[in-house]
Amino acid sequence: MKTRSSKAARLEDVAKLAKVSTATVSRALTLPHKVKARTLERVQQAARTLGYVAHGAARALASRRTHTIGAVVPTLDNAIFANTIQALQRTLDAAGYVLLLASHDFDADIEARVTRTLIERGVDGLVLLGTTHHPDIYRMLESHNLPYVLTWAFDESGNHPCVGFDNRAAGMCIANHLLDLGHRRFAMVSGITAHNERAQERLAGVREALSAHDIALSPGSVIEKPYTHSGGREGLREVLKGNEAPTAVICGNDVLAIGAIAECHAQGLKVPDDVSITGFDDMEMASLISPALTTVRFPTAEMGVYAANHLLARLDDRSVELRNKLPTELIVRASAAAPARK
Amino acid sequence: MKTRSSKAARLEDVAKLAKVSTATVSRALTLPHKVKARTLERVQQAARTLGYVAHGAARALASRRTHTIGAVVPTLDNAIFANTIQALQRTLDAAGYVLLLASHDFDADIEARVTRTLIERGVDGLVLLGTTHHPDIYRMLESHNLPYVLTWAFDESGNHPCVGFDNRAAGMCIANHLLDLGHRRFAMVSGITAHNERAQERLAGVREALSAHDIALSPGSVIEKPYTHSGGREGLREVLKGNEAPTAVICGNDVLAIGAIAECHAQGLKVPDDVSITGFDDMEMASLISPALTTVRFPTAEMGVYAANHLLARLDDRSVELRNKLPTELIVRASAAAPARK
DNA sequence: TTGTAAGCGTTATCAC
DNA sequence: GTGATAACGCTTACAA
Repeated sequence: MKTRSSKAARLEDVAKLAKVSTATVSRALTLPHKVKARTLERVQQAARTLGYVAHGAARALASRRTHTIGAVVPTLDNAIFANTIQALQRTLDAAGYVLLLASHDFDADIEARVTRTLIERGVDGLVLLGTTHHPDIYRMLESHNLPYVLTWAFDESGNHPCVGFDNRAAGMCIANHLLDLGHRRFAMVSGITAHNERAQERLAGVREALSAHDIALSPGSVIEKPYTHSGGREGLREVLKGNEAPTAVICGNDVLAIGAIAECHAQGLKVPDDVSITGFDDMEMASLISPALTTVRFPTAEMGVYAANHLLARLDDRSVELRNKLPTELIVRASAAAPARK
Repeated sequence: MKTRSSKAARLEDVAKLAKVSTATVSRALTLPHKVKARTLERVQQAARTLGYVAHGAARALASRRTHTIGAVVPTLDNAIFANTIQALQRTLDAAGYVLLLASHDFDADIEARVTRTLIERGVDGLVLLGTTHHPDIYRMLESHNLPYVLTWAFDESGNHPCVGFDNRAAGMCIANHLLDLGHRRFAMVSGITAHNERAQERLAGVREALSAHDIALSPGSVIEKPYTHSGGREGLREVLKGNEAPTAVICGNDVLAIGAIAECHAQGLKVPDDVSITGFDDMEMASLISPALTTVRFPTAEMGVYAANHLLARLDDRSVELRNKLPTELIVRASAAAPARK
């Protein structure tokens, strides 16, 4: 019972069994309404008995369509982009498309390489993350005339179709909230800003809001850490080292915030009474874990749906909006007024 | 500057420019050592100036290889499988392969459909999650003679190549740990067991260990919830409703455990003094968040590497191990002896 | 409504 | 080492 490698059935085999031409089989399978009901049935029957599965490469070569969308993300190590990818995949699947996924660990060269690989694989469209990309990438997109959309990005220049949030505004929002509560001594446990414009923008937004109140973040009060719990713990420890302890610590995202809170507990600091911890809720989990955590929420899943629909619309030659700024939301879970001391 | 759609260059164009045949270009690009150094250079130069990118479908059609691996997971909504997928993708990328990803939301029919789609797209190999699959899936795998590997699964029968852990043993392990501490009144907040053998096995393992001590989980003390924080909160609430409150609650995974702990806090219950919470650390985060949480750790990333290498080896016609049971580890963070009362 | 046949852009098998 | 040329399995005018 082992040697049953009777070669996968081809269109021709189905045609023979159904006693029609290959053209008819092809039509029956892709445009069922274009063939007579009786022949359609014969073809379907034949396909079923042979266990026929179309050969995608041949189909793609002939039709110049792969029904495949590529997505390139920095990482999947954590759940940050998982929501978006999941929503993307679902929406594409419903439209008969398939997702080709690649990641690059925040390395611009790797990103260019894997993107090229996806294009080579013939993706009909491409989802990229952020606006900052290797020039080769934009060059390839143009020369192949490939539909694409940038996610987790809002391109100010208006040159690229994109869907995302305004991370800078989110940063300002959270800083202003803390300023309103009376805080004046700030620190930030930021994500690694290198090749990550989202982290950069959040930090920039915080700085901008603070500087409007003549407050500057000293070098020692901005610590960059990877988006991990231990990053958050270490970050908080380092931020507290300075001679003037901050009353408010802004964390680059929720994973960092959770780590920071854990470290506070470990050090016997009460949150938010001794120190206020806030963050950006990439993973939509911070708020559930710590009811004391005020965050900015990003509609990450909606973004995946938008991105998919944008691409699908362009593949159908429907005209579509090129820019979508999704709304973010400040979720105030607990207010900690700045301590009166000093 | 807008109309530059000068059609992507083909192999023939490169050949013309380099004044060689298409055959030579093909060789130069895929088997560089098979052509003279001088021609190689001419070809590469020509390819570069034309911005040549190979046509994957044509290549696949001719070579019967797509250099693509498919993976079908239940969901990406949470980070549970993200580690594995990330490790898988990295390992494949290093070997020149690309990842085609699909999810099915724990629906067996959808799973069969998307798997079929991946096969149709010509994947060279397939990564499936778990052992329980639609018969059509196994049928297609066989008729296409397609290399595959089951992950997050350990197939007792030995019929399928697989890499995973023994979830039942993990369940027994955690239950025995609690029994050792003197607990006698148990409850479990399990994941949804339908079409999820991992959740089933964990529950079964717990039941088995308990029954060895003549303890049975009453219907009301096993609550199934989706792997979300709110699932954990609700689960704990329901589990406490019974007339005899449990001293130990075992959670189906870390997300549930975190939710359960949050609910304990909300209800003023101290963990682990009033009630002991334990779980399975799918996402490797529980322990960091709550130092009071004893868990079983699964090497999820290693699993992705194993799965990828297994497939790669088979594609190279190297013989490989078919079964890998990865070690799990009980991480005891805090011990809560069962309360003496009653 | 169905059939015929010409591609689609590579790779692979031969000769040379 | 290199060049013709026949596949590869399907779609799609165009004809019938």
